[in-house]
Amino acid sequence: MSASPAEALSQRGETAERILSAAADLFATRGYEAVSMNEIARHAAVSKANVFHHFNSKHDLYLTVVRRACTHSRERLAGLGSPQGSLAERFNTFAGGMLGDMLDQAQVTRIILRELLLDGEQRGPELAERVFGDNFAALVAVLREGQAQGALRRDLDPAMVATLLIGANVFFFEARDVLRHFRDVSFADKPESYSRMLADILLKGILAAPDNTHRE
Amino acid sequence: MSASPAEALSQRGETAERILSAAADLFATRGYEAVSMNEIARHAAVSKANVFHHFNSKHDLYLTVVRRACTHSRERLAGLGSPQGSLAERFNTFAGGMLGDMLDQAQVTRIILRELLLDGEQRGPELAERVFGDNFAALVAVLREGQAQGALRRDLDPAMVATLLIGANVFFFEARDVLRHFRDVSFADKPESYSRMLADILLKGILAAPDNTHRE
DNA sequence: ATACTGACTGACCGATCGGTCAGTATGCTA
DNA sequence: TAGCATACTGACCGATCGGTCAGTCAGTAT
Repeated sequence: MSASPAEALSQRGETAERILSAAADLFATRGYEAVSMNEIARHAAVSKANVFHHFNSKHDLYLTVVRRACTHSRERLAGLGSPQGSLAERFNTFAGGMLGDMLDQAQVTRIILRELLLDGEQRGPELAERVFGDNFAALVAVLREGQAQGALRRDLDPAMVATLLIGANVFFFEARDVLRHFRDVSFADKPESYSRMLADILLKGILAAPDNTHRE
Repeated sequence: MSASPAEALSQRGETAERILSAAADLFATRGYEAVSMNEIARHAAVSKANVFHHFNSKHDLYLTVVRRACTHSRERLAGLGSPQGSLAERFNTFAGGMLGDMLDQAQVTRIILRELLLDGEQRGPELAERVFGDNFAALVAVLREGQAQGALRRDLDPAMVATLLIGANVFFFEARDVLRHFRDVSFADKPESYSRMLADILLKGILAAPDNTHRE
């Protein structure tokens, strides 16, 4: 089934795009090894040989998919550094925004997490640096500034707080399907509720404060 | 290379044990699809046909590995319900103990997490119920009791606190290799330090408390 | 017309996959 | 001694894997 002459002329790379999209779908849900080039070709409605015409190898195709997901993820994360409002508000906004983005772009998120958390263990440094490094550092900087201004406790590690915030979001994304089956859990399908409680707990802690009855 | 007569008599199932061990190693580090039966047989120093003599199929072998990991994990988790000390102490102990166990039995942990977080998405309920359900519920019960006794804030969801605690440990386990490459992170190789800071933040929060200069 | 290019295909390749099978060695039971 | 079960092996199976190749077709520039 060849494209019409008009298509062949105007839409450059449209086929490659379809292949990339199909590959991203399959890799995200089932991982690298479990997906075959035959399957990708079938999903993209092209011949397998055509896939190899556009990409040198399966690994090359996978790398292209991951690279695209990385740039996509970077662009989204970069928009979260809104420098306005109180620190508590910014904290809240960041947590909720990050989780919302992850859920909206679940496919991309899944690819990134897969690559980051359980694959080669060798590309860790490179990927971490390129995709998350800057944003992690930015979040740490915001927290440090909060410490300098006296809004945050000075006796804690800002990197630890950032890790806790990001980790809570990542874990929610990963474990939703499991959490949904726990009787006590009511927030598995309410990410905004999760984010609100997350920020609340991280900011104020869980201990009862007998002399602190006021609420901010 | 057959075993000596004495071995064949005395050590029942020793070969099957070696196969299970090799399979657990490989499945834990590379996942189901990326590991071949040839490879498992080679690691266990037996013929591939012998692997099929002891296990009906690759999937059967995998299920056996997962099942063992589950019972192992259950037994370990069950030991964490020490009902003594203040709530803060118990909280601290539970967090640190759980993380220490996960790291000590990294292979088992990796298999469980792999199965729970990113595989079938269908076995979620079953596995969650059998492996983590009781312990999650127990942790929630402890937190609820803390609320009833006035030690914990009453305006928060105990399941959320439990999720946060477990999620923080899981994320640390998963993301250590990445965290290690962040300049600001100093705790990637200090799980006890991580646990201490985790409990501290969850208990007291990160906001500065101007009227709360006392430290517990 | 000619020559050339890139997109695309079906047929094919060697390797490896999960799995089977006939056959051997060993020990237990009668 | 015969008979039987279990442990184990090498050789083999069809299917599928990632990847190649010769060739077709459309468009374009000369």
